[in-house]
Amino acid sequence: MESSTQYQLLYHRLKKEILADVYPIGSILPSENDLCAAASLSRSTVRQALSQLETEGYIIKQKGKGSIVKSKSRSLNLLSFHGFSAMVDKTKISTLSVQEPTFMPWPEDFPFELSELEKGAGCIHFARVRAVERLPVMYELTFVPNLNLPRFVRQFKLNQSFFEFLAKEYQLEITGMEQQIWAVAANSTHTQHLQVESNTPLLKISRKYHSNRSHLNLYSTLYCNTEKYALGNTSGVLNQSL
Amino acid sequence: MESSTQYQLLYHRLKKEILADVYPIGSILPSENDLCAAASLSRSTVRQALSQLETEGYIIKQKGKGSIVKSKSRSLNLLSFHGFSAMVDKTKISTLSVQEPTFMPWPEDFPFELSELEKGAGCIHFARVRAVERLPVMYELTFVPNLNLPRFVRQFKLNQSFFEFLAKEYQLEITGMEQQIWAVAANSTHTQHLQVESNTPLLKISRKYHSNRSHLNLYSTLYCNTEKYALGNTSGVLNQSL
DNA sequence: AAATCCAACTTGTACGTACAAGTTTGTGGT
DNA sequence: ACCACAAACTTGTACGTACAAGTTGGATTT
Repeated sequence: MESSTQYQLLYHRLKKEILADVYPIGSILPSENDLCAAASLSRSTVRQALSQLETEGYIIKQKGKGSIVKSKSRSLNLLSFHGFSAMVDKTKISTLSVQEPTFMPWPEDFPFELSELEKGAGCIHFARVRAVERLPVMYELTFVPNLNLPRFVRQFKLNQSFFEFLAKEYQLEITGMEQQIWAVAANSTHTQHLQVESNTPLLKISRKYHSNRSHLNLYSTLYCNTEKYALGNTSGVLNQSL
Repeated sequence: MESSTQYQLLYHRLKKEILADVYPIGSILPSENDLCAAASLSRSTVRQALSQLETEGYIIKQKGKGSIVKSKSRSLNLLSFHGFSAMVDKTKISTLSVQEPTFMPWPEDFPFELSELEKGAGCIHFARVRAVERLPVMYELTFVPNLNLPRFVRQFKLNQSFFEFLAKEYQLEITGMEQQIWAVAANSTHTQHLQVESNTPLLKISRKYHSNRSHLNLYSTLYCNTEKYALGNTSGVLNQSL
């Protein structure tokens, strides 16, 4: 929002329009020359904006064809659930509420160090369980500092995408992440939510998300049952098309 | 090496020189104007090469200062071991040989699908255990298709970096990766190599590395004891300097 | 000796031109 | 109806100019 340069203004405008489905996933952006004419910019400037959208994973450029919308959010190579052969069908994923959003003090044994600002603000907490074909696979606890996020507790519904809600409601975008991963044995809380036997090996992931609003970080801890579905991701340049 | 365009030639040359310590980590590359003059190129073309080096994590550009060498290999946000507070001191990591490099057929229960080319070539296998302060934390099994990698079995030493060896010996660079992650219970093999009790929860990671040589992929499976040290990584844009 | 300031660097932004190379589409001939 | 080819797109590469903005270091001043 503080962007003053021409290519950043265009970059933000296009990103906003991709998010608002003006250009849905799979569609083609106006050609570089069209964008030049519409915004009265040189082609280099337009290409600079498109280049940023490309490196952040929003579009793919194809010579002779155009700029194809690829994703509605920056691809950060996050771990996500995969079946062993094919990706899990999104329609088969359901969400169960464990803890509706509520104000609370920060937990004592928090896995990341908090700034004074975050400590003072207190946190909003919610927890949910994700299931694939009725099988609980992930127990997720999320902690958000209570910093200028009005109406969050009332408006956020657990069955929607957390990141898309933040983007739409607060223009908050995740710009980076750090995480730590362990293998742990299931305790009584996990056996309850994930329907596994005690001491079942679980994947534990603690994440700190960085956002475009400085000093505002989001935190979450995941417990995953990987007996049936593994967590997977890809990173780097993929060989696209032929 | 098939790069024909001017900016790609410069990109490859600079990358090679960074790898060869002509420009060590922390040093500053020649200024854009110097590179222009030396290679008889326009500044746009030079900037295109530097831009690619920057997005791949080799350099960081700083306005008014120059292009600072940051890393000797593409940053792929791989998971690596961290202590809970600070990163583990590299001098405290030791490598134990479990299986010296040897030719063998591909395992029956291989976690990734292999191409006919890879199947026919057979594989080179080696295994090692990484220890932090004498404590074994990772048991790593690596499988490489026996495709035009002369002298690998004889020359590769288990206590050196696999990727740096491939880059130096074969100009092979890792361009991407896909991985799957599970939490599993330790079996007898793991208890032996990682010195843990049976059924201890372990992190299991199966990776397929993509390289700049098409159709040549590398495979490895890791078993990690996360009782003392977690696996961690960061991704996305980090707030650098001030 | 210390502080100030300015000149000489550096990269960043923005404009322009020209042509190469890949894709799509439609025209025209068979 | 089909095929071949060309025209009209698209993005990619490469050159050039000009000025803005951040950094550094030396000359000048205090």
